[in-house]
Amino acid sequence: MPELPEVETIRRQLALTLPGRTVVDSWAFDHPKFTPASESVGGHIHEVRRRGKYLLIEITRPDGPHELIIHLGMTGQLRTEAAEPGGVGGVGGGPRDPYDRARFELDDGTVLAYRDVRRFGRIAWTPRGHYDGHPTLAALGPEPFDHALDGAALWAALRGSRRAVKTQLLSQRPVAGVGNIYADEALWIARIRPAARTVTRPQAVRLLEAIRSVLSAGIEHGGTTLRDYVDAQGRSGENQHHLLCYGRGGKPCIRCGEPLRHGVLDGRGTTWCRTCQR
DNA sequence: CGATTTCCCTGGCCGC
DNA sequence: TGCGGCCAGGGAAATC
Repeated sequence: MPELPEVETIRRQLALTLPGRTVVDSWAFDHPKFTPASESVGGHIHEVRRRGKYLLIEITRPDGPHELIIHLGMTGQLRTEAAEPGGVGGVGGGPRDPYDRARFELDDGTVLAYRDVRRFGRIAWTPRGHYDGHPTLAALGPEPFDHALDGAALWAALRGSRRAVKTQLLSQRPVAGVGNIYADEALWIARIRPAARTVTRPQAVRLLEAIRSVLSAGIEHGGTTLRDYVDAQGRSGENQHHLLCYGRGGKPCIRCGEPLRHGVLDGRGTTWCRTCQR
């Protein structure tokens, strides 16, 4: 599932090619989650940004500056396809892959293809910075690498709720961009029980360090590919080979040797060590 | 308002 | 080989 490291990997790649281009044509799967893609036609691309797991492509149209908001959900892929030598062009005809949900043709002939088998992702079009219709994005917590965020700030944010600490992380409110994989990894490294409803200040400090550590590693390794994730060039990530906890239920904890537990917490599969996460 | 529940989706996997 | 049943799970909407 694409989380911050996966989205950031794609963002960095798209930031090299999209700025300066104009969207000349588009096609979108006939569903409200994807049809806003067509609004971008005629727009000029300025910048490719990211907030949490949301990709924000700044596009100016004659009626003003906008953002094309793209969330990859569970199985979303965003890939650039080189211009075809013959100049076939024209994405208006429809998808090239049965699971394409949107396609954007740019003025240099390249095509940006959005593929999402399970349709958990979504595409939105909004005036720049206007997130009223997007509750999670509007209430998104600070970027994990924001210098203004420190252990004390995370502690304060977590103290505002009595929900399980992992559930709070997945809500995107204490900090943006952490999903199921990196949440399990960070909590294991910080030695915090995912179901804990309160954390101490030292624990919050450790947790933020752990979050930054696992997200950095994820970016360095080009993201985690368990099944669907590929980058903008269609390549798999390598971070799945560096996971210490997620997906290792029943296998010995690397720290203490006890078998890792696997269960369901607030509806999400969760792996943790009952011995060294307290 | 915050917490909780439901729903959206379909490929892959398991057991028979 | 075929098939029913179940699982994965981020986020939005509905409900409490």
